[in-house]
Amino acid sequence: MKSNIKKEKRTTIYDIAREVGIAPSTVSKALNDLPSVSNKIKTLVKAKATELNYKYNFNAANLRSGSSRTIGVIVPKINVAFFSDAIAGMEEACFENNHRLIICQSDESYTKEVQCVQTLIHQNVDCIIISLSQETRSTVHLNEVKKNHMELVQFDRVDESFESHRIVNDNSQASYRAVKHLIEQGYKKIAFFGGSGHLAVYNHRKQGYLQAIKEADLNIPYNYILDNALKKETAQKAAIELLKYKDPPDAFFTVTDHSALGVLKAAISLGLRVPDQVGIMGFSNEAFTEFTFPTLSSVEQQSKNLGKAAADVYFNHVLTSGMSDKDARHFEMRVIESSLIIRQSSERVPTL
Amino acid sequence: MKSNIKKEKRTTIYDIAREVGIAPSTVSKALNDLPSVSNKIKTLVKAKATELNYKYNFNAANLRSGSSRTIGVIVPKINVAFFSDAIAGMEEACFENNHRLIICQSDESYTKEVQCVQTLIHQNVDCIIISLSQETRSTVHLNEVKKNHMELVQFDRVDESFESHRIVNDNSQASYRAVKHLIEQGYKKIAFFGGSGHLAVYNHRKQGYLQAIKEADLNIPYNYILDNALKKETAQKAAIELLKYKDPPDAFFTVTDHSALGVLKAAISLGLRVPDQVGIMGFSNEAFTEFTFPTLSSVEQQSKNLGKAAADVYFNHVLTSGMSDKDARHFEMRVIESSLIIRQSSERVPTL
DNA sequence: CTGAAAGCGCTTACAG
DNA sequence: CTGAAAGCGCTTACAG
Repeated sequence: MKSNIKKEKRTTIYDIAREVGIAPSTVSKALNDLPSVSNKIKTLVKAKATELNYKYNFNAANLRSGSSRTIGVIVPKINVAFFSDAIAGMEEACFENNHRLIICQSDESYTKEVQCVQTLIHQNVDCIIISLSQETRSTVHLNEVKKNHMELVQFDRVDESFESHRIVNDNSQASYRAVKHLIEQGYKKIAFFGGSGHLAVYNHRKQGYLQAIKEADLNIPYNYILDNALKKETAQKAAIELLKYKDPPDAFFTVTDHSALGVLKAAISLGLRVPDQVGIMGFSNEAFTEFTFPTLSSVEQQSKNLGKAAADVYFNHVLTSGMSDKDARHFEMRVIESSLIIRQSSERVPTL
Repeated sequence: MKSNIKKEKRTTIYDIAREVGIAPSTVSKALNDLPSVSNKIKTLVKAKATELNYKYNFNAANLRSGSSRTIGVIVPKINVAFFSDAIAGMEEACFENNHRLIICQSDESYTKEVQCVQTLIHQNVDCIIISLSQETRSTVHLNEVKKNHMELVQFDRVDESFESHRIVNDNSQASYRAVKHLIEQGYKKIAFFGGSGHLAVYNHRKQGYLQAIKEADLNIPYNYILDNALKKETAQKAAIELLKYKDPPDAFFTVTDHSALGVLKAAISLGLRVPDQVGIMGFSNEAFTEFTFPTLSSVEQQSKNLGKAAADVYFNHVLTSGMSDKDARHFEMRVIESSLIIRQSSERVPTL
């Protein structure tokens, strides 16, 4: 006798049907609140369900109906404020629409991103929302999603050449305004620390910088403009070099806050006063920007709204419109406006 | 003619069976690498599966087998370094054991935590790993997990009165060592900023503080010891009050880094030099502790290991031992050792 | 080592 | 408004 405590079977709609004295199909309809069932029966069924501790079996329902009522999201890092806030927005939308959200992180690795896609396909999610990893240069894995008849929404770090719904920030506009702000504060020699060229987000931020510079007709030496300076350490090194240069910048616009932090450390280490001698403006409004001394100016990306918008593309546009024929379908393209957060690092007291 | 592009059916094991010329049950076994199938057939089946773009259907398999090969984790906040690192550890363990991980966040709300539990039960996960929200004072919802025959592992913020596996930090020991470090640096009037008393983690951290104080035979006024000062703002206010007190503390041990940050701001705002006049030591080693000026000392909790250990309790202990009869079963209780990270805020140059 | 058959717990046309 | 019946795509004893 290996075990006499046999795992009692879970309650099914058949148990409820038997107890209430109706057909299982009617129980199913009652539990799903279909209009074709009388309220009397609905009440009866629901009461009995609670009484018997009935738990809806998603696996069975999904297998039968072919839909999982589940969205999968793939982000590079869940512990980056921008992404975790975006996820919070998606969760909100999912909750409102009675869907579930499965979160995967690619850890900025292409290989892991491909694995995430496979996992979500296996889970049979209805829709995949993705923000690409730094490493990702090919989007063949996204074709897999289409092949499996799942909806695809790209957000933030998107591949513009891959056709799908896209939700992004107004990167170029935001950067333009950020640099304009620096110019208004009297900075004239503004350096730019960007990201790798294959990601559209960083390209757009660079465009915004260049536009502002051009409009103000500023003279910027070529070596002020740097790509691939996303990380604190890289930025710090690069900033030190520039600041020691015979003709040093008087301000930095960086496409991440980590990069801005590196610049701040560089300035402090050289005994330069921020914002008097060096102005700094980052991007993303990470939590730590409030904690540094001086505090760091940055761009707030409305990440939660952006996440909600991404999920809502699925709920409002795709789900409601029904199974439109894919070929003729148009893809949603939404831009979420960001705003400048001016803190100490870029605000000069009007003495200069 | 509503749509002539009919959604082609997905490939099933029946399709593979037909093409290879064997029985569906054999295909299933081949795909699952069961030893009872010849290598020749396995090779054939797998090749055909790839060729037909076959995707394993979890819903069907789970429905049939009764197991979902899925673990659900509930954390208060995914964007807190401690939790996101712990999740990374769980993901690693899940990947090694061919399981999936579903992440839910309670957002520090009891109501949402209950919802998360319901969601995961509906998803039919095999095991729930949970760290309780700040608000949680009752654990009736955890009984639901047991009722549904799912394994339960508590980690970090655990309810010690609820029987389950538990993985925690050496909170008391770590705090003891942290305070001892402050004492060795010559601080004599060490204040304590704690959390709410109903959570065991914070109680243990307080115990460690008290023990170190007692051993060193320090005289601490009662008002140096504060509960419910987890947040930056609360801590900042409280610290200002204490530092203006006729007999002010010369150091603070706080149970979170946010609290430590509040103290740092308070000290700076009063023109006090850290660490010369005021020593500060936090807890959790949040990313921003490196970014402040001066940098903050803290306790590193090995969060990734802790997360991995939590998942491994399920894989090694529960899964391997089979369906042991629940009543006689013992619960795992593991303690992960943390280490001190000494930074500028607590290290006095030996001049005092 | 291979296969025939039953069944996991739902949903969904269809009939009444 | 209610119900009978088929089927979603697997797995798992069981027989050979």
